[in-house]
Amino acid sequence: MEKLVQHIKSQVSISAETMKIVQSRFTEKHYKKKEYLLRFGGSSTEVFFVSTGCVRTYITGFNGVEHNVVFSVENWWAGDLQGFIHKAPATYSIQALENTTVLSISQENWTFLVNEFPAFLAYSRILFRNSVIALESRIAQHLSFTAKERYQYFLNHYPNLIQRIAQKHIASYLGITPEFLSMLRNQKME
Amino acid sequence: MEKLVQHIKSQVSISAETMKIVQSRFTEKHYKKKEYLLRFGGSSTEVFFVSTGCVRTYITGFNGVEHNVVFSVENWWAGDLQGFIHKAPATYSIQALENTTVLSISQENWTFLVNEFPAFLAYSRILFRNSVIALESRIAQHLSFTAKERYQYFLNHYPNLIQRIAQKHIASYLGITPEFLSMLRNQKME
DNA sequence: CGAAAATTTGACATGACTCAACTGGAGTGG
DNA sequence: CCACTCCAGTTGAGTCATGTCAAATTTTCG
Repeated sequence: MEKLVQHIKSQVSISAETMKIVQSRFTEKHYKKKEYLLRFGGSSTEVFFVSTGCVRTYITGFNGVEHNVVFSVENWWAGDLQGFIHKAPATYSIQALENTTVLSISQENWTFLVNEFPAFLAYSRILFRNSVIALESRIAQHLSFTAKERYQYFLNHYPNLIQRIAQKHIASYLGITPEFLSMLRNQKME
Repeated sequence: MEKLVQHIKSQVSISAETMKIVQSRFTEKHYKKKEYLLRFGGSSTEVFFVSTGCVRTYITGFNGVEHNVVFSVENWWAGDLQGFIHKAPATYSIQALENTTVLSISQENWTFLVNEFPAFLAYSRILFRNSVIALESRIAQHLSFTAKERYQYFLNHYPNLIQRIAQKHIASYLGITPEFLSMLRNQKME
């Protein structure tokens, strides 16, 4: 719980009492590597703050190929927003890539906190805002970079993830096949 | 101004007085087709609500090729968030694709409204939240669809934009060359 | 240790790009 | 209102980036 508290405090100013109530609305959950936090088509009734470990959010193409859309490690969030907000079946699946501890919050509690506490409203706004910036930049990359450039960008910006995440998942995140990523890695760097 | 008022009202409940103050912080501006609202490297001191017309937000690759990241038509927003929030030089350029009327708001005024009025805070949160959903889905598309599938998706979801926006700009948004888009269009639909 | 999964390697296929030439419309100036 | 230019769109030939498939090799983990 401490990590969440710190994360919120780092973004907004919030009273101790409010923070206490906020905390009370989260539940700690544990997932083993490869377990699912959410499955495509299931109901997306909670979102997750990752305390330790790592999860991937992915879609499954019609040919059955999986495409990683987001990796969430410690101090970041994971969830199927689309389904969560519109109470619609999940479009994404979320799976633990390591043994992972999350703080889970239900839709009702989330809505409650957002409505009752401006500090929490502000916090969630900042989360979304940061996501928008990151996602726009990711799209810009996909439009303007080649596969190799995207890989090098990833290397430079997330060197820690390279260590932790299987190559096939990174390939999927970059939008290329594992075979092609393998080939890129073994090319001389120019 | 009326469109902005309606848009805000459609998303959050807000008092008439607050709305009046909100309105007072916006300035109407007019741009002719091809004029720039913001240029790469310039200072991103305002964001724009599009009342009429259409603008594109794009990046310029090192080879000089432009890549459209967002189209904003009536009742939607445009702006370089990255630069706006971090007071950094603009990463994107924003250009009118038609004669366009926008309501512009400065960083100071935006911050003021967000800090003083929870209703405006809530409104801006919803804007970001919707953007996150749309952007994630766009990334998912880029990962799992071929160029042709992306084009057909665009056709189905934004038939009105097809009418208004030059093909070369749509090609750029889809991440393909104008020549290739032209070829796709002339293929038999399967 | 042994089975299953991840990564590598290579031959071949193809989607998408480049470049260059051509066509046709939209805007402009005389 | 015509003639002209210029830009958007098309077409086609040749090429390159990336994907597919299949087999070999390495790593992971029970």
